[in-house]
Amino acid sequence: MPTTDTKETILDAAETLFAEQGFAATSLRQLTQRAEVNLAAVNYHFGSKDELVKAVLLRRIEPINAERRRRLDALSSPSLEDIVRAFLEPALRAIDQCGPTSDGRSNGLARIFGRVTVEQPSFLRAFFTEQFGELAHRFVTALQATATNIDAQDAWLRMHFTVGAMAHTLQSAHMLTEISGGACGANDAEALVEQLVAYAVGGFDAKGVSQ
Amino acid sequence: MPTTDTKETILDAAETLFAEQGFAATSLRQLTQRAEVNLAAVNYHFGSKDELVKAVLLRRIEPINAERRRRLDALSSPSLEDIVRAFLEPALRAIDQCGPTSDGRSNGLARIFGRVTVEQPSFLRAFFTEQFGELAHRFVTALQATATNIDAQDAWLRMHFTVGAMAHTLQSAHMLTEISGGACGANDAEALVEQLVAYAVGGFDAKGVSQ
DNA sequence: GTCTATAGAACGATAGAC
DNA sequence: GTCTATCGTTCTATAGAC
Repeated sequence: MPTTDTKETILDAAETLFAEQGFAATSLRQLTQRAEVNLAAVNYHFGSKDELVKAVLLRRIEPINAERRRRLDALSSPSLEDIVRAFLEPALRAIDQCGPTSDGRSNGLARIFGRVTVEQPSFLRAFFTEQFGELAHRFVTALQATATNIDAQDAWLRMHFTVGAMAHTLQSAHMLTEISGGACGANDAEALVEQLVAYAVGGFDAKGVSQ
Repeated sequence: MPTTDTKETILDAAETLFAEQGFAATSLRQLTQRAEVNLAAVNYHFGSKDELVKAVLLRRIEPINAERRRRLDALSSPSLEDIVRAFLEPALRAIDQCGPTSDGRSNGLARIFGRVTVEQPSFLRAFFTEQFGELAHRFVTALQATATNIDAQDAWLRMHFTVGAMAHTLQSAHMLTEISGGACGANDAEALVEQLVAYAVGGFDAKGVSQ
């Protein structure tokens, strides 16, 4: 087997560029040039740009969601914080395993997750429901069982808020540094986990609004 | 003066399409066709596509940020919730004044704010700092003075989390409906304000992590 | 499985008539 | 201020040699 796999090389370059520029703004020409492979290789290995996008996302999402399931299953009589951690930590921890992007901002895995959450081409809609639907239901059910002061409507909304906080942090950590005038960075993944968990637990713990 | 201003017509169409598809994925051809104006009109009135993007954003951001400033100034010895409301309500209220997009999802103003927060073409970076920098500093200072259990680092991060929760809610409310299997929509703007405020206040109120 | 070459369409932008 | 026409570029995707 070759030491550098063309398919993997393409996925790496695509991940970096999608994170930096978004899916629509990244062309296959730019991508294959960065990966130092031939332009036609993308269509040969993935069929189309759309399928490449899915492959890039799937490579990261699958192990993270598997870990989320594993951790949720391992909890018996969990606290609110246990559940929030089971959801957030697998995603935030995975970031440590990837290097920074070429533009010197936060790393590729981090920012592509932000992209995933917001830039939703229509061809990815079914993909998202497939990848996150069942898992989201399980987390919302667990949260609702634990935080007895909120109902299903509250639990879903707060889950949504939490995903937004996570995604924005992953995607736009550099903006925080820039706008705060350097007063606040978000580079230490371990500290970021604790900050986000504290915030989300506080949010989930607030008195329900719907009921 | 004409009853339908070309410039305004272009801004309206651009706002809708940018919200639905993102900036990069929306072409001037599609945009001018939707607006029923000539292709050349965009370059005549705005100079370039990049400048059009800025104009679309500025039209909405300016009054909202002005209202945020006004409300923050009006507060004396504010509570945490007062400050959070002063930040969130102007944005969420403005949504009620715009109609839905053509794809039947949440409305254009709502979703373009989500776009703004995540899809950050490099030419918009200075624009963001200019539009939000001073205001963000003022809010963070106010928050830190009120929530005495958090330091500057905590305050900045939690402000960032809150922006993410807000943006994701505005941008992807339809995803919530889809993934929850209809168990939760996010259509009532007034209820959404209360939900988001409750969550954010809970988040800000959590014990600080940095210190 | 990797390449060159190119088809075929869409892009942003502009020149110049009216 | 609005139009047509078009320039020059870039795009995704594919056909076909090796």
